[in-house]
Amino acid sequence: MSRMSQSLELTERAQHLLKVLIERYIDEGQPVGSRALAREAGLNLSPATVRNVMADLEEMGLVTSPHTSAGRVPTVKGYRLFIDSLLTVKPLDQELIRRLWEDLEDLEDPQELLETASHLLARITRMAGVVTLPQRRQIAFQHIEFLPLSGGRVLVILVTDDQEVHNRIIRPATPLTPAQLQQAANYLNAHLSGRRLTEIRAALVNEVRAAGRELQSLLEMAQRLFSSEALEEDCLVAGQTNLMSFAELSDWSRLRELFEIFEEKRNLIHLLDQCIEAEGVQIFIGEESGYQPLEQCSLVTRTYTVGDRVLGVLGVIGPTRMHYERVIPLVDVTARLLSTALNQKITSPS
Amino acid sequence: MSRMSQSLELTERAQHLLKVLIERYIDEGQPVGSRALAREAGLNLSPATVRNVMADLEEMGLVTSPHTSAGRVPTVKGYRLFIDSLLTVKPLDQELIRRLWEDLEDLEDPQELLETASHLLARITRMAGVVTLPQRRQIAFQHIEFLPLSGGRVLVILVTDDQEVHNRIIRPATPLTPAQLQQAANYLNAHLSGRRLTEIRAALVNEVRAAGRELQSLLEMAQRLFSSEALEEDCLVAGQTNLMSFAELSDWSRLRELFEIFEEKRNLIHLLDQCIEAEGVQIFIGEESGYQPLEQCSLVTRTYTVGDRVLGVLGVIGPTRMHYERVIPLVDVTARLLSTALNQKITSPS
DNA sequence: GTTAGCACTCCTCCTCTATGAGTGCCAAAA
DNA sequence: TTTTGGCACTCATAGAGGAGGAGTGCTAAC
Repeated sequence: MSRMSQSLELTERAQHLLKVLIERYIDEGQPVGSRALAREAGLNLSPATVRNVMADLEEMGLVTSPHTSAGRVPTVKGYRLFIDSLLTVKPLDQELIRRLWEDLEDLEDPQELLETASHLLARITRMAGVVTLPQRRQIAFQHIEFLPLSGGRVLVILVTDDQEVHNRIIRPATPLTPAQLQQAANYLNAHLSGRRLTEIRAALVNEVRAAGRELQSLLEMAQRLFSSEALEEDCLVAGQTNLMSFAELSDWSRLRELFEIFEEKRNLIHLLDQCIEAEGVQIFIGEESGYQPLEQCSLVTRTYTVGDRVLGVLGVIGPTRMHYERVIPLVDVTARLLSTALNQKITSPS
Repeated sequence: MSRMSQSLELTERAQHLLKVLIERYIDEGQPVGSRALAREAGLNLSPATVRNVMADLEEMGLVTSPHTSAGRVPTVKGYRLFIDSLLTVKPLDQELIRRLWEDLEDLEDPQELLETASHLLARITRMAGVVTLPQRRQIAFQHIEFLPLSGGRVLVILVTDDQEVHNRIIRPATPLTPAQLQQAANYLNAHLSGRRLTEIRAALVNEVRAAGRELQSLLEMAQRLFSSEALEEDCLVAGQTNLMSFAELSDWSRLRELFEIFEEKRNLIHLLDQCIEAEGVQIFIGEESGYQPLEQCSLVTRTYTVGDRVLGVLGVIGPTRMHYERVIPLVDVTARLLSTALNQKITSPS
């Protein structure tokens, strides 16, 4: 009974029809009518029967029609069901995996590694690739070096245990001799190595009090160095222009809003930060992200790690109407490969 | 006689009318008709007279009409004449200059300085701001430092005399002790300080031959470090999305091409590099740039310097229909302020 | 040299209509 | 009870036709 399916369960048939509908919609981008669906579904049903099912699906909020005499289009809820329980994920081509690995394995610089990863995602999906830089609060201090510059300024070189290098120029209140700088570096390297940046920030407050006169000024400097502002989150975006080819984003003001979140990255970073908790591949469909400019977009992400620590997130942004069955495994594999590559850098033989 | 003006010279009146026409077109974005122009010009001319002049201007290629019954629109040649000899540049508001300087003076990091400059240009003009990073071939080696990392890898920190810091991780063929690294750094600092990076690249070839065994491997490394690939040109772009508001760029595919040159920066860098030769403010109008995606855009640039060396270029990209009388002085002043700020970093009291 | 007049062009906007895709509902068939 | 064919209905889309208007070039008069 068609009324029955409205309550809780979807019949096998309704599920199958929904699946075929969404697959076709993803392919064509046009609302799918009952005639076409009946033909495509391979169930030997008449369009009229399909229409009945569609009415049920619509009542459950899984599909809508843009207007009375158009076919049906999946809703966010429909996509959700599709992805969670109907999707047949295509395993990634081995050849493609090999090529991905080739592009990543030789890169020494972690920054370059992240850049390449986002570009690969963008190029393969023809959508936008995103990667967050390693979360500062996750990474640990490894080594610091002070280099005196002209004008009493000091170049601070901070190496963190994800093998990233951070530079910062500071100007201490009172000038310091090279010897003092060396002493300070030794001190910090001895005392802080291996500890998280966030811990250090807290610890430094006490150190400043305890330290001798000449170190005082330098420690205050270091404090500023570890302040949250100096170690801001950031992310990389590649292939934004790919998104201009999609008809569903061709609304003028929408597209502008979308590109603004790529330029003013704050919101994007915040959104990606939310994905860092998830295990496996995380998907936000349309409005699920909570960001109005991404209403028409989906975000597919996965975390990347070093050892057992989650460093950041990588993923793809594209129209809700994307080939999830391809994108999901691609994001999955790329994140794994990136993790492997990063691990290699850090644990490679001495 | 109107036929006369066709040959070489433009009458006073024709020049004035062209000026008013372009000013009005820049303001309104609509083709300017003879009636409106006659009113606006303040010369007590009838529309018919204006039409005669317009016909002359059209014959000289300074204006065109999109179709028979539209008004006139300036051509590139028209803009050129306008900018070169008709434009009355508005001097920049002192208050604005003060605010610009406030935003720039406190920044320690040159990179940050450049970023801020491009953002300021974008925000004030509501168009796109661009800055090239300092030209590698212009900057000189100041200091190098080697930091041993795990896995036999070495972090190279290269400070150049524009106070930029470049990091690079390399993996020498044979492992090196910290002492050897220190020795190598001393050697390089003693021998190469103050010399241009391009010179160094050449010089290193000989050094490698002359050097002792243990240095050999490190010098080869350094050679790779100074290779052109490692010191690639780059540029920063800000406010690209501002360009989406302009009606004349609202052609779908055009806009996409435009954004592609911002993403794949190579062409943009190449174009900006051409501006580095020019003294004062350099302007490319529409097709003058030679880049098809910039057909509808103008580029206003000026070099920035440290001492007497030209380091790079900064500027604004927007529709040809832009308020040159404001943009030109803004670019001019911003480039000067940026130069001053950079100079301060380098020559400030020790 | 300048101007008024006039015919002409051509873009823009509006309305109207035909077309067709797709629907919901109902009654008959399975 | 489920499925199906039939039918009236809705509504987006495209195209034709026409009115309106802005602006032009040309010519003849000032």
